[in-house]
Amino acid sequence: MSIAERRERQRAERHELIVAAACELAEAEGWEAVTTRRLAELIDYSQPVLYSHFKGKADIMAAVAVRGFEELAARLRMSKADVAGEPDILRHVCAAYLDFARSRPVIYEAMFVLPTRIKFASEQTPAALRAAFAELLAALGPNREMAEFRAEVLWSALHGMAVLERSGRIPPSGAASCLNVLVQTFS
Amino acid sequence: MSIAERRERQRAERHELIVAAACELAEAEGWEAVTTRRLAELIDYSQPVLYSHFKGKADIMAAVAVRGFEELAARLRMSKADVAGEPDILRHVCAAYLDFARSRPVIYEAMFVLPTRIKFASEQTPAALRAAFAELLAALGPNREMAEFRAEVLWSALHGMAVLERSGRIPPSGAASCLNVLVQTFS
DNA sequence: CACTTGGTCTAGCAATGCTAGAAGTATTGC
DNA sequence: GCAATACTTCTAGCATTGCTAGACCAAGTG
Repeated sequence: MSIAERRERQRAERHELIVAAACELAEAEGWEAVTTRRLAELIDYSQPVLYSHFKGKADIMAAVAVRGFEELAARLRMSKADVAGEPDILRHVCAAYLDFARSRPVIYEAMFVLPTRIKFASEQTPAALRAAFAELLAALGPNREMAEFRAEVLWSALHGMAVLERSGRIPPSGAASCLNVLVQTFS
Repeated sequence: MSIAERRERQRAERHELIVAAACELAEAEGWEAVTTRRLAELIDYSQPVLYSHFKGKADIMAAVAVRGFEELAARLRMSKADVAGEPDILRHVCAAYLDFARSRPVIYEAMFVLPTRIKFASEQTPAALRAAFAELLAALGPNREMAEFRAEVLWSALHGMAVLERSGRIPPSGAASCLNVLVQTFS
């Protein structure tokens, strides 16, 4: 059994390696530079090994996206740690969301913009995605009335802001004011 | 001169034809079905004529997007016509925005999601895009305080809602409630 | 040491966006 | 009317993409 285990472990390591390489390459040169050939070259294997791990390129990108959801959820969770006062929690969580979108633009792209077709409202929804949503829900305070929908709309607004900011529609100088308006609006 | 004019007119017509064909094909089979070959076949010309009108495929998609902005602006303008009472204006404009995103999903995709790289915050910003923004601004009422930013955030929220709704994150049954929350939040 | 099993690579397919140079067609000057 | 010119359009093909079949090879087994 030990030999099968070792193989399994090596496979898992290579799986990691592929996702990490895709992540790195995308962050360095954008998603259009992420081709199966370059990816294979980066991990020192030939193309077909990629397809023994993933169904296709979209599958690899989805894996990167899931990792992104994990990091987002973690960041949102952390952002509450610094703050004690309740009204400031929302602001910090929102700021953390936008910071994530700013600091990991290409991963954010993989998570939401690109047609990776991650299932959102199904049992297959990644746990990390649910966790991130739960953080937003919690940040809205103890008022349970329509809480789910308010969280949806909050997420919508955050996502929209992130996209518009990235495309230059919201200038850097205005981002803070936008955040103010957003937080005030949802308090 | 008349002959040059005729040529110019014919070119303009063919320009129209290309954009219309791209629009139709995208709506029928999605953007990944829009290839230069199929487009050429649809307009009964060979591929290179496309490149005598547009710099490339992205340019064609950008043209479709601009057309989309025009329709969106028109719809937002129209949505106010039915309503007299002021508080209801915001609701109708928001509903019109979401209706547009629902009824023209692939054009909406070209407008915001796909990497068409339309300039947002520059002089080259399409007039139609400015017009659409102006409609949102007006719908927020006469309160001029931070009006621009509030309009940005509103657009952000609407865009986010449209995307999340499309990806299934917001079920059809919940869309109305979301809209309610949104309108109430921004009143 | 043969031999089976399973992983890896070489080579190539079909489709893509895009382009150079040939071929054709309308317009103009004589 | 006819050759020369200017402009348009097409044929053919390049480089690159995602993906795969079948050859190759090495590790593990009797």
